[in-house]
Amino acid sequence: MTDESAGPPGPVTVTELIERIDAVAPGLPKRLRQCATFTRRHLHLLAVSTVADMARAAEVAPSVYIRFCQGLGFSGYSEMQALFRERYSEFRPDYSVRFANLREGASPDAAPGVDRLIADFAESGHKSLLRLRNTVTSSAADRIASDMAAARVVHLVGARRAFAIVANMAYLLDKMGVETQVRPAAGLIATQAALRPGDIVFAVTFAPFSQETLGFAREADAAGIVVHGLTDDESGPLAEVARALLVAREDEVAGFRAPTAAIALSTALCVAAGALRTET
Amino acid sequence: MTDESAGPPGPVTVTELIERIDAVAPGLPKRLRQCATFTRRHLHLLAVSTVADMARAAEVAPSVYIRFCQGLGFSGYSEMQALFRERYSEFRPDYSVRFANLREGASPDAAPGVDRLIADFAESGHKSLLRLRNTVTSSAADRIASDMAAARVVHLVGARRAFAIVANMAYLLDKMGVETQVRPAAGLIATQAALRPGDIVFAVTFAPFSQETLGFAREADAAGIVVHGLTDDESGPLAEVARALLVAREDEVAGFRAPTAAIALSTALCVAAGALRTET
DNA sequence: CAATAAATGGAACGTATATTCCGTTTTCCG
DNA sequence: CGGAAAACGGAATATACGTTCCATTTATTG
Repeated sequence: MTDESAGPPGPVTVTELIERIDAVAPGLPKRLRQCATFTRRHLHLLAVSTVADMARAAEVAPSVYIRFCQGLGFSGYSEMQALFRERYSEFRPDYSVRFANLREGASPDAAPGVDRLIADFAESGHKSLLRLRNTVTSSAADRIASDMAAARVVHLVGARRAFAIVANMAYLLDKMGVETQVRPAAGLIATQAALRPGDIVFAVTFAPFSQETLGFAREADAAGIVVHGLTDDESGPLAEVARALLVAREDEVAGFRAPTAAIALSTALCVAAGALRTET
Repeated sequence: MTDESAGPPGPVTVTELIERIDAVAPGLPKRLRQCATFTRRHLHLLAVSTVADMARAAEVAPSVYIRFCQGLGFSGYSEMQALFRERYSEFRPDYSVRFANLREGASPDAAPGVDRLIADFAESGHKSLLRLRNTVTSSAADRIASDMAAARVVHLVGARRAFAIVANMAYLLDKMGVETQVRPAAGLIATQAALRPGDIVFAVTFAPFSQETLGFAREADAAGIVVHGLTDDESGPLAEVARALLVAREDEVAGFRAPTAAIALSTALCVAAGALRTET
């Protein structure tokens, strides 16, 4: 017979590959099963790793990993890896055409090009992150992190666009054992009574600045509570009340901004606070 | 002199690489500048492409691309590529050692180096954004955007880490005239009745996956409502219910992740949906 | 417990890739 | 316009990688 392969045909999609691995894994000998379980958990490494890398990571010999691939229906490691490299860069065959489209700007068809928008926001994110290093003063960041770590409760305030930042911080700080309270956009004054000595306020607001957030910060400041903040304009209204102020300016795409730099910065801040707290 | 290299030292982070390219590009001859502009636009291909691929895509000879790498301070293409492959292959440390990792690289004094953490998260953000362009399938993004634009109400579900993403989307979609409802983490079943024909559900969940979010998505799917989603594992449980699935995998810093790529992706998606809605 | 089959890991092999070399072309100054 | 320096691209070379082979070890069965 011309097709001597007794084994089943090789998977042509990632979904098929996963199903195949799950199907054969239980009946596999020790080393081969190591390949299966590790590969299943680290599928994303396939595109960028050599067979030696994968084998070492799965704690098997390279030849064993090759046999694992072959047992799945591939001719070897390279063929299996190709499955992932294709998927990672879909336009590989159309390089020149695609590149021309990029140069020209808008794509020829009427579609608004979600693809291109994603690329634009990714590029915009790069720029925002690059600028982040220039706008942040490390002394302010240090002070905020240590105050957060020492605080009884960290009160987080932010509305509209800033609310996502605050939500992310609340999640992180909570996981790290720092007690937080997220102040809702409405009814701020009513909850003012909950502020007590030892608490701090972290206010987040971007232009155009939220009056509710600023109002809460001012009242807290007047009550003697330490207020820190994050904004996108170092000379904005938040600078007047915040003792330490972080600045994250976002690049924009056609007038829209993703809070990329702010998310990165605030995450770093929370991790730093968590590290300080567990340290002492 | 022992160190004969007149050129500057090679970049050791993606951030430095981007800055270096932008700095030298203007003064470069024709072919080398082609390398610069193409590389700058398609950084994400570096991890999965050979030098021949990159050269062909940039429409230069392989040797020219090598010289481009060397002009940047690398010994060759492989060294530059390693910059992008390194971080991918790191394993996830256990929770207990994450903070220990942080202190290890910190400055000698007791301070945990918030400054350094910010730089690390910025670098991590770059890598997440680079990978974003490899993991997103444009057909899925197109479909989600058009479904969102056409939907009566977009129901957003996300808990914990995913909640910040959902909050950002709610703000954006709302601003663009797309009606949204954010489903709270608790009491999901009670609100199930609010789902009506013409609505769609957008579910966001990252590993370890939220049972509440998955449960809501499953119920909506069973009720015949279109469910789309965003996650960080294309083979995760959300893949079973979502008709179109977006994937944003985040790079990590000592075990901690900022939702940088997810924020950029979801923002692009919302802007696309808004553009579609106002267009018609 | 012995005999047989399967599995394993290291070493050898062939191929594909990155890198260097050098003749040719283009660009830059005088 | 002419000479020198830089840049370019294709061919040659070195290296790294995937793959196969085979001796040894481990599991299986009568």
